[in-house]
Formats: sequence, C-alpha cells, structure tokens
Amino acid sequence: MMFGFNNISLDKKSRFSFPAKYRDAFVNSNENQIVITKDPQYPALKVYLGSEWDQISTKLSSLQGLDPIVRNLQWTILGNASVCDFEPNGRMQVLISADLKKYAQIEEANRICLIGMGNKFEIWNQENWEQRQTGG
Amino acid sequence: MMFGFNNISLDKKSRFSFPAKYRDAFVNSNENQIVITKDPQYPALKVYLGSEWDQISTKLSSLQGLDPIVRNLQWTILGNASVCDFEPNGRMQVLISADLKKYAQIEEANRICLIGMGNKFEIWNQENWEQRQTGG
DNA sequence: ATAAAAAAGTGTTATAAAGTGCGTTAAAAG
DNA sequence: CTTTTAACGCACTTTATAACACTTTTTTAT
Repeated sequence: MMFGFNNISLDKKSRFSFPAKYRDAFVNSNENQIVITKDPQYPALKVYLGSEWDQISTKLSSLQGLDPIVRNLQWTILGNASVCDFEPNGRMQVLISADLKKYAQIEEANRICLIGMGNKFEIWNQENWEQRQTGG
Repeated sequence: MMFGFNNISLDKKSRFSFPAKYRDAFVNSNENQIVITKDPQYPALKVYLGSEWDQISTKLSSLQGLDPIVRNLQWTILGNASVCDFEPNGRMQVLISADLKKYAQIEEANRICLIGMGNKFEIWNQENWEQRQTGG
C-alpha cells in the first residue's frame, strides 16, 4: 500500500520519477506497467498499477455502451488511458502526455502533487490540490 | 488491449498510421486486417481488429432482419464496413473512404482523434470529440 | 471503343519532433 | 561524513508527417 503526499518535479520532457519510498511496494507486487488516466470528477489524474488497471478496464469495457452515461465513462477513463512501461528496480520514471497535462492543468508547471491513495495515486496541480484541502 | 487518446494526421490521400505504441498489441494478436465502419449512435467511426470483426459481424448477420431496428443496425454497421489490409510489422497505415469521412464529418480536416477503447478504436472529428468530452 | 486525362491509391524517402536512456550534479537523509 | 535520492542536462533513438514518385482505376472526349 502506498500513501502520502509528494511534491515532485517534471523534467523538460514531462517525465517524473516515483519517490524511492514506494520502490518496495512496486517490486513486491511485481508491476512493470503503470496506467495514467483522467479522473472523471476533478481536473486531476489517476495512476493505477498495471494489475489494477486490467481489472478496472475489463469491468468497464464489459458494461453496455448504449447507455450514454456508461459510454461517457468509457471515453473518459479508457479513452484517455496512457499505459507506461515501468521498471520498479530502475528509475521508476513515467511520461505524462500533453493531453493529460492539459486536463490536470499542469501544462505550464514543472511541479506536480503526487498523492498516494493506497492502491493508486492521484496527480494534481498544486494550487488545485491546496484549494481542495482548504475546502475552497 | 489498446487504450488512449491520439491526435493524428491524415495525409493528402486520407491515410493515417496507427501510433507505434500499439504495434505489439497488433503483432501479438496476429492481425492482418482492420475494419472501419460507422458508429450507429454518433458521427464517429469504429475500428475493429479483423478477429473481433468476424465475431461481431457474424452475430449481427444472424439476427432476425424482420425487426426494423435490427435491419437498421445491419445496414449501418455491416453495410458500411471497409475492410483494410494491415501490416502490423510495417507502417500500420489504413485509408478512410470518402463516405466514412463524410459520416464522421472529417471531410475537410487533416487531423483526426483516434481513441483506443481496449479491443477497438473510435475515430472522431476533433471538435465533435471535444464537445462530447466537455458534455456539450 | 480507344486514347488521353484525371483521379484515386500505393509505396518510398527525408526531416523535425517526441521520447528514451544514462551520467552528473545538487540536495537530503542517515 | 557517507550514502541515498531527486533533479537536471545531454546524446541518442524512435516516431510522425510531409513531400515526392509511381501505379492503377475511373472518367472524359473523340
């Protein structure tokens, strides 16, 4: 399980590294892929481990796409998912695509907030995160 | 499984290439055909792998054509399907016919949105896609 | 019906942009 | 002080796209 707040930097190519404190968790769960996608509720991103993503995406794909609400969720979550190869024993670096940056309003920023939520992470623009925390 | 948003260009002859990140998925599933057809609900196109298409089209063909709703679906989906040869190890290029372009309102545009939805893709005109995403 | 012209489709190459890998420096932790 | 981690910079590789040349099909005119 991975918890906690981290303020980390993006490099010029929009990559970031997961903090080293999460290494053991990644190694133990034997992950070699990370999936980043849009949060359907907020201007933020969700980061799933590959195995979690397989479950979520399978479930969501199987829902009836004729229902417009379902179709919208599929578009948002599946249609924006970016699958990244990931080396738990290496630098644990991943790239955030231009589209996802835009959605999370971190286009300009070279810093992001990475929030460990147990079995997934969230990525926020710093101001947005602070506003949420102060109930703003 | 193939996910994610891609803004890609059509060349002057209305061809596009699938992004290289999907190559492994195509090679592994051993596909050498792609089928493009109309989305029955929206002004968009659906792109199926050959093997998926075989299943879908078989199922749809077998439905009772006396029901007008079914008949309409058959016309839309089967009657507009464009089967393209496809080389997963090559350029992964396919052509979009004039009819399908018209249906998806991408006649003028030289850019399209290609949305990976797991086992299929959708193709959208950029403005239409953005409107859908923002609930417009 | 035939030849010429136009359009549609296919394949190749060149180049700029995007993405990747890795070494170095700076900062933080033990 | 030593070790670990995070950030940065640079070189290299891959990818996307536009431009071009060629072939096939369709249309037009005689």
